[in-house]
Amino acid sequence: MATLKDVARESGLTVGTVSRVLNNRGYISEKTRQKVYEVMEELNYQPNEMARSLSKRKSNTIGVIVPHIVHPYFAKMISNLELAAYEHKYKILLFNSKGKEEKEEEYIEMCRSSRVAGVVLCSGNIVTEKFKNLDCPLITFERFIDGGTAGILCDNYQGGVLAAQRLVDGGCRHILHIGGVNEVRMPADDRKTACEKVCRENGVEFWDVDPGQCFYNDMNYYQVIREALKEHPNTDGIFAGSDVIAAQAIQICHENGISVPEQMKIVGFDDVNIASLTIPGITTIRQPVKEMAEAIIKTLESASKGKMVPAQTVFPVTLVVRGSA
Amino acid sequence: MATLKDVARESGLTVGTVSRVLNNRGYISEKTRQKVYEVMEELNYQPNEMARSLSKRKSNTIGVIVPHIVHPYFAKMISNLELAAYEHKYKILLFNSKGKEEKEEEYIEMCRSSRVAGVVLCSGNIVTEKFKNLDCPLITFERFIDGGTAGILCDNYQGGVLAAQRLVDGGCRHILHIGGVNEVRMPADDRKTACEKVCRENGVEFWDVDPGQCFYNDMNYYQVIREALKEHPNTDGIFAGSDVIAAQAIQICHENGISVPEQMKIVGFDDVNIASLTIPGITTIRQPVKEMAEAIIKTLESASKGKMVPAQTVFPVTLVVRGSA
DNA sequence: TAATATATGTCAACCGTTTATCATATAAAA
DNA sequence: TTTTATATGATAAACGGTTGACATATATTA
Repeated sequence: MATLKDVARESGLTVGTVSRVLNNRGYISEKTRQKVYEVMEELNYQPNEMARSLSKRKSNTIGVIVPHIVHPYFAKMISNLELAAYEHKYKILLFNSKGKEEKEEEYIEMCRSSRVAGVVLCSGNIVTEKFKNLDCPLITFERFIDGGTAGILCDNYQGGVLAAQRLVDGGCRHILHIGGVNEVRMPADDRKTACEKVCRENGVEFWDVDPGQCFYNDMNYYQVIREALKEHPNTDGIFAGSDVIAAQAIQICHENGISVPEQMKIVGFDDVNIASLTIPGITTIRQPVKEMAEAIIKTLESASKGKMVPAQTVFPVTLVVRGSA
Repeated sequence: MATLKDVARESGLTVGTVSRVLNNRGYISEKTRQKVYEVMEELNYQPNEMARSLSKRKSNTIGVIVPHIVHPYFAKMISNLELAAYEHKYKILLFNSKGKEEKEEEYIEMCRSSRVAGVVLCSGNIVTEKFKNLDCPLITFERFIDGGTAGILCDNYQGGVLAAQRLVDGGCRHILHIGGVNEVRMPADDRKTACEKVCRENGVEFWDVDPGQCFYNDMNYYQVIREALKEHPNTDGIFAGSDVIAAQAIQICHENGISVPEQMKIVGFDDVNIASLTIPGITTIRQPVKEMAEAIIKTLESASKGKMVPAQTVFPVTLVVRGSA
């Protein structure tokens, strides 16, 4: 493959001059610039990013580590991250940690090795020390990381309030909350707190179930939902931790002859594609994923330039009404 | 960040020796090896991949260019590609072309710039020349690329046969095929061909509709499906180009008071998560995505080592029966 | 005319590795 | 004892760029 030297030789210029053209440095005449571009085209030259990054001591690559790729929320986030990254001239290195601490650590090390400009992480674990010597910004979303540079999340508490309010307003008296995640303390816990509070204030019964490893277990929540409904048979409202859970809850209601939303109201979370593919559609709490993704990339870029960035950025959520509640 | 030199100095060895340890070259005593590992740990050393790749003139990065990330089929493929890549010590650079030719070309150039070990592409376009000077293997899946090194796909024809057979066996007499893609000639066309043939052989009426830009238009096929059903009101069997289309078809049947599968049988394609989230579940043609992803990475690796690889690898599909047909 | 802005050249160090060559020293095998 | 295998050092070029210092030449402006 052609190198800078080849371009220089072919255009009768020096590497210095060609490099100047490439990096818009110093004085360059329009004629020379044209000539260089011409030769580059002719030789099908593409600058070697490795050499460039090595020399400049910084890459334009961002490491994205998520616990799940297929899950529609993460797929949506990844898609928006890719777009935002593209607009900021970054490339995305994608890693699937499956929520395993070892893989997370390994991927963090791979990011270090690749000298990424920053890491975007949604971690299932809180291994603060491991991130201490990550010499680039670490932006997290929807999870807490003590050692992180900044965190972007949605207003989970408000989401819980909106969901609970919707259920209560619809007449529910026995609400079941099915969390979407199963680990230690994380932002999503606020949804439960909020939901519980609204229930209490309205004299509505509140239950909570922990779906355990369902998230990683191929997103199979059926068993958990069935058991929860068996244990709390008078449930008339479900606040699901994700639209996937909500979809499965709708199925289970259907198989049990419980009509949604008449006998059972269901509110999901995220507002991903699947929310509009079920019958009835899922009334859900919408996360502004696009805006969050943009904030993540912008924060990362600012931080990588040494600028001060807010430790936390919280985005508002909205209730999207469909048929399920 | 610590460099090889730092490790060498700190361990009282030379860079040559340390490099030998790192790359398992030449003679190294166990004692020295331990010492080096120890110091690396101590200094939190991670080899600079850019320098490494530059020196070795090859990277361990693979560029993956897809037209859609959120679409469950691609999300599934990306997830499996990431896993297979990981197992082969590769990293994934992810790009979303949105099916736009300009973006595809730009991403290809970015891959060249990054000196990727290979490119995995699902292209909406057939711009042969653009790939001519891509000096690394180009593996495509589910699309034709003349200039490509190799193509991995599923047996679309067989899929069409299985789907049509299922519908015909179920008693359908008027079958509608809704393609999942809208571009020029591509492998998925074989599904239609096969379906049409089976219909003809069984004296069953066959129609076909082209969903146009629905795929990129947020996967919104509703309008197309509604119009198709209006135009062909006696349709009693639908062969959808993807499970997403099938899910939407189920919704439309529901809103029109057409019961599935009693009055309308629907067969999808892909067998992604959503196929089991609808009511009824989607009877579909399963693509062995995991195996295909592994084949893609293996083929890429072989090709990058200069080995001869099959120009095409076709994977068998299977019928997965759920409730919709 | 002198000063300055513009445009390019020359040269070399540097980024952090890999790898090859040659030298040297010790330990094990012939 | 000589040969050979093992283990490391010293040195330097190469990978493909970036960047800075300095020189030089022309064009423009004061």
